[in-house]
Amino acid sequence: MLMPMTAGTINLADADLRHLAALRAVAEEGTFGRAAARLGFTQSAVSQQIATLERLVGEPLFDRPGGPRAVTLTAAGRLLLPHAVSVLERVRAAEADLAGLRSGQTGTLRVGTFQSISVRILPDVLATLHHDRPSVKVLPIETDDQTELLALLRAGELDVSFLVEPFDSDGLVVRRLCADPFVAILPLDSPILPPSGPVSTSALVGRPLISQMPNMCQTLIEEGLARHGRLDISFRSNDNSAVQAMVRAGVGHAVMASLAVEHTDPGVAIRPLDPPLEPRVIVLATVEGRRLPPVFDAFADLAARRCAHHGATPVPA
Amino acid sequence: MLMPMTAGTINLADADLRHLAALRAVAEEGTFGRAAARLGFTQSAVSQQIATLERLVGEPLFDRPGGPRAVTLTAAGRLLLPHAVSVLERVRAAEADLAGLRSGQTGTLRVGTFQSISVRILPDVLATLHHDRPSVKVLPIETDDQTELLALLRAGELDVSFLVEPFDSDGLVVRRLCADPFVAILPLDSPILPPSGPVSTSALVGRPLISQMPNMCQTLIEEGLARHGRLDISFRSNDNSAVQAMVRAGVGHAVMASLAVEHTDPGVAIRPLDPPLEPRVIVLATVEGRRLPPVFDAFADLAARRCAHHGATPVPA
DNA sequence: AAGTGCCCATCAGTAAAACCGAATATACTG
DNA sequence: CAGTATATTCGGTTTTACTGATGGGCACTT
Repeated sequence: MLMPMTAGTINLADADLRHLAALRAVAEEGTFGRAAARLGFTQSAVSQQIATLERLVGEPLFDRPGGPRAVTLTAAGRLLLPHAVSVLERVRAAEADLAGLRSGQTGTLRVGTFQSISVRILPDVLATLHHDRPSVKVLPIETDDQTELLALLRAGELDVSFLVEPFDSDGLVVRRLCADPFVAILPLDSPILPPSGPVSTSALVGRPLISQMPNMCQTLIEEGLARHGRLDISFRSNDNSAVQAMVRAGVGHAVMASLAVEHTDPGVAIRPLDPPLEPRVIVLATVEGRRLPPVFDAFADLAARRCAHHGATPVPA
Repeated sequence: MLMPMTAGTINLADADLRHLAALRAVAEEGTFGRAAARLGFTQSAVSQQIATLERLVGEPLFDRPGGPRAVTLTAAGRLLLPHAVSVLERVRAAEADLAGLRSGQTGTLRVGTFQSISVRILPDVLATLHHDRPSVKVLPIETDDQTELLALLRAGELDVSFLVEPFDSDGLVVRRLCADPFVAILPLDSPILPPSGPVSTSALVGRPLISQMPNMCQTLIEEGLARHGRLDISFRSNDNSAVQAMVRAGVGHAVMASLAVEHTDPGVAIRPLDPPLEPRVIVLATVEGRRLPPVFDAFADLAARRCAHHGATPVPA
């Protein structure tokens, strides 16, 4: 039907990357034929690609002098060319990025975490990962509110999260990492500290306890201890090392997850409980069916190994 | 037939800008349906666009949780998105540039020029043009070798060139600007300088003359003068003002195109010749059939007016 | 002046792709 | 269990893209 072509509207958004590649090839080669050879098309195809692009732009991009002379860019062509080249380069960059991601050599893993993991587990995992795959990024998101971690995970803001059982695992894939026992932290001069071996759980209850703000773990601890008597919480802090410092200062006793404890602290005694509390089970959870960056497997393996090394008992399947 | 989809080769180069637009729209809207509404497609179309893009990339770009929940980007999608946005923005920029070019408000005009034009005509033209259309650029390419200007013009390196007739105008569109008369430049104490009025051409010939290196204009002058006797060229310089300075210093007489002369110089006398030489005709030439930036018309008009203002006689059609 | 080589545009036919509309599947909600 | 909101799939139509062949323009050669 051949519209009158009033140098009409510009409609570049409907273009195809191949059209831009044709523009570049023709501009660089000087003839449609050589451009076609370079692109692996027939000359006819390239002619039509350029024609399409010119229709989208609304005016000629090349002057065709006719005969065996090379075509030259019009002003519009000269204007468009650098944009086209930039776009094509950007697409190449995207392809390279995707290839890197696919090979697991690059990519970002968004990990939900909480205090004890951030302090005892992650640094080591991250260091190893960074050593093995320098362009992989891990983005830890830390909060002690486990419901928030779950929400972020389900909303797709996290790829994976460390969690403590129990929680609603519906629609999640859960990998158990370790059972992390609860241990007693005592001042060195505590009257209930035996020369060696475990501390009596019932002796501990009734004494002033240093605890944390209620969260997942804290609930487990306090419910466990409450079976041995009424609790006397003398102080609460949300920082693990602060709790430990309180004990060191003799403010009271504490019960903490082993992974949360700084075991090298010489100012406190760290003992198992007798009878022990049910240990907390630390897991790695992902959303079922969700596509994960290839780094994930390496990350999960490292995390599991690191948990085991930390002396926490492995968990029964 | 559903290929096994081995997360195969990446083939983004075959993508379409609409696919990238769909990626962005879905990522921003959270659902295929709203993205479709925004893009003016059916939901089905967007679904297929994304599917195509995923086939090109070789893996899913979105996690579809199913049900009324929003889709989320996979790692690959998150990686690709910024590239896609950048590409789309770049295309928008190209469209804006093209629109500006079309309206004549922007663009670059590559102009071939030579000394007298560069000095007497272009500054004024460029100033006016810059005042009227600030984003228009004029790129002057200056050489006194007219054959080079012609070659550049025909090769598409120039959009337009000032030229002096005669030249091979085959395949060119020529617009005559003015007839620029040749005038005599004399020392104030020259014995052949009449109290007023023109200088005798034959009196001039035989006296020492200051001339320029042979070029188009110089050929015209010397051929014209040679009809009145044998020439005595005492000095050659390629710089117009240098020639004028020589005359001022009394080294000799000169004949120059009026446009090349600095008329405000009080140290020399500037007179017509009697009989006059055939004036040189200054023209603006473009390549026939070549697409020109819209600024061209304004530029040509300004140049013509400027030539007329300069006192050069207009040329017969 | 005719011949040759290189060049682009166009055409016809075919293959592919995009798109729409309708039907289907899935998951949450009341 | 129906109802809503979502994405996918399917069939059919329209659009687009490509190939191979044809034609015409221009320059250079003979």
